[in-house]
Amino acid sequence: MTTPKTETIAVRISRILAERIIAGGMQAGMRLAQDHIAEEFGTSHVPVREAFRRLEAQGLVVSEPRRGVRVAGFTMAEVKEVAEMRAALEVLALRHAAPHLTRSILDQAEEANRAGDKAGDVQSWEEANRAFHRLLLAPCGMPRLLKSIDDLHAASARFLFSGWRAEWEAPTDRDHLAILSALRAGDIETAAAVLARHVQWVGQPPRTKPVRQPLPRSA
Amino acid sequence: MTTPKTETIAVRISRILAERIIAGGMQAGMRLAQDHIAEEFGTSHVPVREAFRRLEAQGLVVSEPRRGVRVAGFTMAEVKEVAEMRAALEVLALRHAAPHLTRSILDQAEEANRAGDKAGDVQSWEEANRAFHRLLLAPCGMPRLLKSIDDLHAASARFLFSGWRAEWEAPTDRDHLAILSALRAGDIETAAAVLARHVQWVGQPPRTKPVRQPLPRSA
DNA sequence: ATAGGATAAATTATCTATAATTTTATGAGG
DNA sequence: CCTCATAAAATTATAGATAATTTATCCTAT
Repeated sequence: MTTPKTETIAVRISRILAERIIAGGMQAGMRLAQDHIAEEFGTSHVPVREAFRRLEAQGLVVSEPRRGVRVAGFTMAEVKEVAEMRAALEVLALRHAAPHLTRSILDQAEEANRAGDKAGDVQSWEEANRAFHRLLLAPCGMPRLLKSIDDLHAASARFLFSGWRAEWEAPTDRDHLAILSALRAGDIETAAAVLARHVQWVGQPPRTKPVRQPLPRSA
Repeated sequence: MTTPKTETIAVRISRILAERIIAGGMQAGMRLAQDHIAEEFGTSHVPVREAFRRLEAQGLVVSEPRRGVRVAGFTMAEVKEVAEMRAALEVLALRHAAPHLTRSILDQAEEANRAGDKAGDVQSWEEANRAFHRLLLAPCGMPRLLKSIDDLHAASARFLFSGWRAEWEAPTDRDHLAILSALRAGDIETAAAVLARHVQWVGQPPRTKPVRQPLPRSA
């Protein structure tokens, strides 16, 4: 993992805290005391405050003036909201990306899917899953949209980790394959529809019992 | 205009700069020097930096580590991107809001539309237009989605102001009325379709000549 | 027991100073 | 003229101090 040489302290703190929050190392509602974080990182509290502003922008923390910062909570409603937003935005991105998807990109995406299948833990799996989505969507060339999707994806990962930590399994990802097939066949509508359904799966209660049909297992 | 008593300096600076950027008082690409802004507001530069982080989150400025902050530019591609994202997200919000739209809300929205018709300048008009959209979408009860839409709306307002400043006219807003009619008739699909088309209008080149059919005039 | 007020402690927000980095200006050489 | 090196100036990022606000604790009265 290479850290850009120009990374400021504030950016570094923000990155590390984001990772920690997403991985579940910080409980929803937990207070983030700027002085304590500063002490942990061996810095002044001022870049910590700047890091907080960044985390807030990502939706990972909530703050009130003069009352501090807490790790953002999530309710089932929020999980569902994020899923819905992802479905809307990822479909939009896919539609714009589709004309630019090369065989090479699709092959890489397939490779990422394979990596997800082989993943030994939920973090590796999520990483492969994110790579898959990014590979397919990045060619849309819409930076603001991609940034929004990234933030939503981080939120999803957080939900996923918190819901799946105890019941992790590494399944074959049928939806990913279906999306790839459709894209290879030039059938963007099908790809978009499968993607939307697949992404919205994360809005399902995390502990839903498997139903009789194969549930999509990645978001 | 009441300013919350608890508004911090950083929030205030952020708000004022955002308003200034949106209104076109700061050109795209313009450098925002933290010390100069601090001097203008009579504060230290530290809350200015925090304000910058907030503005960045809103997409109104861009920053590079150690190289400062500039007012975000916009290309036609970005204008179009914002329009597309708005269409996707506002339609999503409207679908979720629709079951909660009361007659009172629809009446207020109609009143906002009327205010827009009477607006004497583009700022008043945009304010009424924003109120219209907010009234219809807020009942979706999805805070993250509404925040995203707000940021996109601010970006749209900025584009609008920069494109319309010299050719402002106060037209009747047929799309707003069509949306209201459809909603009153319980026809959510039509409302959503009109909304999407209407919102995407902002992706049109701002100086497009009026065509033979009435162009939607609000976004 | 509870409620209210006072005080202390903790925390947040901003200020000032300093260090680090980038940008600009200047001069020398080809 | 251009290029390069150096110095100076400007700017950004952070540290440590200070001021303001909130929270916690203690005491008194009912």
